[in-house]
Amino acid sequence: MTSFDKILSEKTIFRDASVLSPHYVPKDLYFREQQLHDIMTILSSALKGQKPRNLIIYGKTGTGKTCTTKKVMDDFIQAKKEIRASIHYINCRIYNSRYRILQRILKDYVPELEKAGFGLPFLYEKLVDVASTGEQLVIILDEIDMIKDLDDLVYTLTRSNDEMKRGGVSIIGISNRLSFKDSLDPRSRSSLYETEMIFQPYTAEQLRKILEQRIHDAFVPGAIDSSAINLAAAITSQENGDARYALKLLNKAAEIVQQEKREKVSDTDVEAARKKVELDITLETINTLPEMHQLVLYAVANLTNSGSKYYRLEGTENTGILLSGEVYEEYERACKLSRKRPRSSRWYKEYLNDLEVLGLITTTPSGKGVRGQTTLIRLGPNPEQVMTILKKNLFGN
DNA sequence: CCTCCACAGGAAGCGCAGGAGT
DNA sequence: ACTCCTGCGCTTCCTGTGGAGG
Repeated sequence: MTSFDKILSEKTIFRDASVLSPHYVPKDLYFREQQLHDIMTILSSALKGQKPRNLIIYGKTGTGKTCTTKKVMDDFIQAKKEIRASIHYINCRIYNSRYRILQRILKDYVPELEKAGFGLPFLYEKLVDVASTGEQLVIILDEIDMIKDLDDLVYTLTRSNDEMKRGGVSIIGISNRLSFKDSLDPRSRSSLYETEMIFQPYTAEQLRKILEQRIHDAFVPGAIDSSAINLAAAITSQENGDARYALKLLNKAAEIVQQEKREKVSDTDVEAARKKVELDITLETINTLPEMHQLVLYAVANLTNSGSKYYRLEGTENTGILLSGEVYEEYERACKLSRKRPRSSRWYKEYLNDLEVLGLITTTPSGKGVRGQTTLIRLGPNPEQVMTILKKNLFGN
């Protein structure tokens, strides 16, 4: 028996782990039937050769926005048959400018576009050409708020509609920031917001149903205790109702069980998975932090271990609370150690702000008990874990 | 009560990179 | 291909502020 055989013959509680992936589109989409139907109603005019209304979809992460639109896309492609209509999905995190988006859409029609070097006017003309053959183009802009020149893009696209005799271009925008509407030019806002749709976060009960559905396909029967499902749903709905988070929790819990060669995922595994997921997230944020932020965080962690020189609560040895000034000095030392020029204290304050926004530290204004007006700093995560990863990143050991 | 401490945080400006316009 | 412009990361300078200390 080879090692591979051994691994492959090992008992597993997974049946198909890909079902748990955030990109997986299930056959039945629970609790989004209404939205699915509404979007299809809007798009159905494209199948009749008329331009559909533009649409904006809102909702926090993991509320099924992308999933629902992907589903609509599949059905649309099925239904269109010989009708001149097409649907284009674009992830605006990658294609984040008017130029790139136009290029992306048009390269399906004009192969030469693969080679760069065409001006915007050329792209625009091509777009009008394509649509003027009578084609209805539906463009899905996922994470639409990432587009740098959205006003210009909307203007270009709506304008092109006027120039075509037949055919048309319509937009489905997906965003998770409600506030992004305000940053739009009033003119493009009114044309973009012909229809608005909001995806509410899932409730605990809904999450439970969704999890059950996925579990059925992802695991062997009976692998997940119902108390585990309930807990995962409860934790998630309390946090933010992000279905992806719930799936991640279950996945992680199952991995733990698998590693320990057990056969059933219980609620304690979910609890452990939650801690692990949280740690993963903080370590990931620390790893992607710019160098100077890491140095500041290192200073905070290092001082947290040794204790503040100046700030003590009565009767305690080490409160984990630090003063802004001493952290800055420690930060300067850390910079020296890694042969980097320390930034000014003014900018160091901005670093502290950033770290707080990321939840890595908490700051409070110093009240009484401290001379002068300063900031008290406390490290969020466990200092040892932070030190380990930062030492590796900053000093290579 | 006044003064000083130890900062907070706004304003102005600088050098640079990358993108837009020509 | 070239310049021009803009945004970013940052420094320098400055005024403001709540409590400690005398």
